[in-house]
Amino acid sequence: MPVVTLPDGSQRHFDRPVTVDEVAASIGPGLRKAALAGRVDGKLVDTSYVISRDANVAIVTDKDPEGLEIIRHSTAHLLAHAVKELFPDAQVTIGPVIEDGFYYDFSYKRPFTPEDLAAIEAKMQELAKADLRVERRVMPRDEAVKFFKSLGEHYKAEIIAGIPEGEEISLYGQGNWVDLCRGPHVPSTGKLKVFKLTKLAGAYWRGDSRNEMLQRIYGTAWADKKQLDDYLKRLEEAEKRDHRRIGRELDLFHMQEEAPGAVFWHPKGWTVFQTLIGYMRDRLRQTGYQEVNAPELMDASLWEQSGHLEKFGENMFLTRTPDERVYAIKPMNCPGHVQIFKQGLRSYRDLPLRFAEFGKCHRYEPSGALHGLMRVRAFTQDDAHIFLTEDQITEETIAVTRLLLDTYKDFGFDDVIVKFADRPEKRVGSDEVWDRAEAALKEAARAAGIEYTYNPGEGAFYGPKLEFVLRDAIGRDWQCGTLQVDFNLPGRLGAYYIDEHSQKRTPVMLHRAIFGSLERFFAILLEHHAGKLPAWLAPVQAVVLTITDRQNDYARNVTETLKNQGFRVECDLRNEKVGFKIREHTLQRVPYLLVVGDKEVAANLLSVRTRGGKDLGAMSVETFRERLAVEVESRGRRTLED
RNA sequence: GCCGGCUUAGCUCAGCUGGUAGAGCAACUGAUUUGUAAUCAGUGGGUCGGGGGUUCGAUUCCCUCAGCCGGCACCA
Repeated sequence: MPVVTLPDGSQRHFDRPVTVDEVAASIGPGLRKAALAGRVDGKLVDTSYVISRDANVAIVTDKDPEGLEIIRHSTAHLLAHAVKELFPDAQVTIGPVIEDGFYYDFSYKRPFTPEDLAAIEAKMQELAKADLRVERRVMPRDEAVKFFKSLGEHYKAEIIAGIPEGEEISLYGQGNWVDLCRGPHVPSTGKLKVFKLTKLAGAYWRGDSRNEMLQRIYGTAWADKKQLDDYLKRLEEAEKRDHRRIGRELDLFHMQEEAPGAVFWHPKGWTVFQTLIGYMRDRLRQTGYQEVNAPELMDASLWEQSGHLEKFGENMFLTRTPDERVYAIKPMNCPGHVQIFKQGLRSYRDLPLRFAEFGKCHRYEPSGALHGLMRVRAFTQDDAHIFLTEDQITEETIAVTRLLLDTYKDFGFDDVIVKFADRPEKRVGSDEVWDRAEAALKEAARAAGIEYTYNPGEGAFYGPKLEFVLRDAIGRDWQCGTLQVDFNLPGRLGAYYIDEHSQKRTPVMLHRAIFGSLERFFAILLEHHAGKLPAWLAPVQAVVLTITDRQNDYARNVTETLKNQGFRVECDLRNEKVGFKIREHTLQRVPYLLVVGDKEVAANLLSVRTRGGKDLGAMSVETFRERLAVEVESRGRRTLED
């Protein structure tokens, strides 16, 4: 005699066990139709689930986030069903829900083609329209293994064999197709209406590159058409922000075949790049760092000593010189900085010693990993190594995290997530040393007031790290900054200082980067701002444009004046209509357009228009200069419009 | 590195089943002296990613290499 308590607190009494479906029906036919699943005492179940005892019950529909997940999960099943209909000897594997959609991995004798994809999607539509009932049943594990083997589904059988013996396995069937699944699922395929297959890709079985490659089909599914359209619009928006496209359109940089993964910086791009470095140099000066510069090319033995060659040798550029020596092009800066530390005798009084470098590093990244400026083979790190004693770690960590977060604010990133990455499988140093390093970093993070989540096994091979992740304007996350505690490399590379008792001691080293790779940070900035860099970063801050050639002298004068004040200003004297010039420079994302016609010349003024199309009216050159100076000084936290 | 796709003018892209290539924008030349997102007219421009093969003939079919794109794996 179950008593069902609904989310609004109301209760329903039944004189016999009831299904979720029946509960929904008892509330109303509309809800019954909308029901995708149930939540019984907090647990998600199918609508066919039988409630035989008193319970809290909620009906899950496509208005609930769980409902959408169930739709996606069931759509993944629908995909597998369609593939099996069209390609009976394809084998199914796994098909989870992911952000905005789902995928399903198959094993098949030949690759799926884009045409196959269209056919599969059509078959899915057909199966959805047929409104097949989705039925759940259970089976003992060993029986399930046999069952899937008999179907020729060896991957499924392998998955089930990995489930503890004696557990019951749930299977879901629709039409003549059955799959292993935990569920829950929608009650019938007719509930799946808005979906789209998006891409084909390869993926390794169980995510291990030593295993065979399966074929992955990605798809997206939504509760209604509008949500799908919004999603597609979001993809379009991301594409418009693509830094590779903006880089070309704004003439910032290019890459070419002869130098895969390396950047040719054009004048405008390099201007921004240098502005980033200039900004960081100011920061370093304020926070007690000293800039250094170490060789790009050093004997490979140094990298053997550090452990890099062993762990990353495959990913390093090596070069044999005519004198038969093998040199490595530096993939990172730390060993170089340790060499600088080692020159002369260091005293504990010198610590913490902070060496910073805008070091150009080269890494032979796997060809498939290259991606615009985001993943390159030649990049510049805003790297620093801080040599200190163990008991200075906390204080220094507080200072570093403050610098990191403050810097990000200057670039418009207020939303920063921190992750704690602990010891990886492949590492140097004893467990005892790792225990100390991890404990020290945790304590330091606590003292700095940082909340973090765990990223297990993702630390550097020489020490644990804090990872700083930025959230951009369209909600994407980018890992940029890092702070690593290293109890290993200084010792391996023979660094020591003299302590207060005249004893040799090995220092601890903090590795930290704020931008990470400047190339990558540049790309993130472009995408974050959709190319509309704030005035302090924009390669061209303003363009003076004339109406007719009667204003040429005045325009040239204004341009020179502003340039002499340190602003990046150009003038456009071309024999074109203002509308044309405005369009061009707006497309070039120039923050301010300064229009001069006869009126402005007569009154000694500028008419100021923003790239957003806002008319700020006429003002004197001096007024404009002052306001732009304030904007640049405040790093764009204030603009002329404010 | 692995799987799939792509590579045609500076850019974006057409080019059916093999018969040596087109458009728009850009560029260049000329006219126009113009008031807040495209003035008009004319002209030039391509070893169809590289190499090899099949064929009387290859941008088109096959092989191979490279790069790029989307994933996977990797990311000090």
